[in-house]
Order: sequence, then structure tokens, then C-alpha cells
Amino acid sequence: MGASKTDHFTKNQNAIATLAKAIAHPARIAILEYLLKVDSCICGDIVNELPLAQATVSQHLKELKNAGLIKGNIEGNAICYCIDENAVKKLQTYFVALFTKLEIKNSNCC
Amino acid sequence: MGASKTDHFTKNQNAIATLAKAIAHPARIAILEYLLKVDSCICGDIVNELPLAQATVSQHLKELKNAGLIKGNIEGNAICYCIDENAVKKLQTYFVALFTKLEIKNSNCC
DNA sequence: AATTATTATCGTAATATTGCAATATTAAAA
DNA sequence: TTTTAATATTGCAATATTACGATAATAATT
Repeated sequence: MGASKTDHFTKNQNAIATLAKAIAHPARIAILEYLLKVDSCICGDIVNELPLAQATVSQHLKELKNAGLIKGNIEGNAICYCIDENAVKKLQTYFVALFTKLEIKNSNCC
Repeated sequence: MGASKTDHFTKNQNAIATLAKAIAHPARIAILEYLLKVDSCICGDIVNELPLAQATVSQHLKELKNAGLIKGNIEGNAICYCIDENAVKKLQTYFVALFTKLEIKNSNCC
């Protein structure tokens, strides 16, 4: 047992959940915010910014990349990570839709 | 070790991550959507709607309640769950802020 | 008071996540 | 080609999540 039964839910429900999971860690939020703060897309010094070991940061970057939120380009002997705007728009679409639904309903109970 | 080092990140980063985590499971998305679909706030039949055992659903409801996204009122010998609009607004605020930041930046790289 | 219906909690097993040290990979620089 | 720098992967330990059966708690009904 354990492990979520993704096949019992809709594609949309799984998609939102997966995207939410990708940003469900402060380190990954910090990475996204850092990529925004620095004006151009910055390479490896993400590691220096975070209070985590290089291996751990690399893992978080991988998860963000898997979720499609960031992309990495090889640039010299470093890798340039930056936010993937199209993917972020998709993320936004899901959430805005959810929020809209949440707002429409004026609680007539509780 | 393991377990996330929440104390090394900002309150805001942890807050977003925690809220994201609350909706980072398809069952919890399904619960929120169901609470929206039914017109008034409906009690226990959430269990019947989901492909999960009663104990499991109860756990997910607890997590949503802990995150403040839903609230439960005792109503007869059942409990009436419904979406907590104020909390949802807070959630929305965090995410909209994040999305806005993400949009402002026009990728001049990668 | 005993029964019934509804929800919560406990105990436990399976799996996933987090984190880091050590090591591998990759490509520029010497 | 060896060295150096940057990033990824592996292996492992600690912790968290997910799920469910069994049981407890709660409150209406009989």
C-alpha cells in the first residue's frame, strides 16, 4: 500500500497535483524566486544562494525541470537555468481556473 | 538526514510551499472540486465520491483542514465540510503574486 | 441503555521525499 | 593530455506520505 492511486483520478486533477508538488518545497520556491531576481538567466551559483548541498540543489533543479517549470541550457562548462515561461503559463492556467471556481461559489453554508 | 530544512527559508517561501503541498495530491484536488460541484456544503458522502477508503479520505480532509482550505461544522451526527473562502483567497494571493513575478520577467535568455 | 450511522484515530506496511558525501560526467583551460 | 570547475548521479540514512483495516469516539435513533 501507500503511494498515490493516480489512475483513479482525472488527468486534470493529476496534472494540478503534480505541478503543485513541484512547487511544494521551500527550496524550489527559493530557486524560482532567485531565477526571477537575477535579471538574466544565471548559471550555477544557485547552489551558493541556497542553504543546501550541491547534490541536493541539483535534485531540486531536476524536479523543477521534470515539471517543466525551468529549462537548462549548456553554456560553456556551466549550465544556464531559467524559467520556462510557457510551462509557467500552463501552471497559471490550472491555478487560475481552480481559483475562479473557488470564487464563483459564494458559501451559503457553514 | 532528510526532512526539509524549513528554518533556512523565508516565511513566505514556506507558506507557499505548505499551501502547494496541501493541494499536491489528486484526491485533495478531487475533494475541493467536489465541494464546489455540490451546491450546498455536503457532508460525509465525499467518501462515496472518492475511490479511497474512509480512513484515507478522513486523512486527506484533515490535511486540507490543517492547511485552512476547508472547514468542518458538526451538523447532526455528520460533519459538514466546506471550502474556507478566506483561506482560499490567501492561497490565491500567494500564487497570483508568484505568477505575476514570473510573468514580469520576459526571458531574455535560453 | 442499546443500536446505528458518521467521522476520527491508531497501528502498520509500502512507497516517496529529503539530504548529503562520494563519485562520475562533462567541457573548458592550462 | 592533465587539471580544473561545474553539474549530475549514486548510494544510503532519516523522515514523510499514502493507504487501509480495525477500532474508538460521537451523537442521533430506537
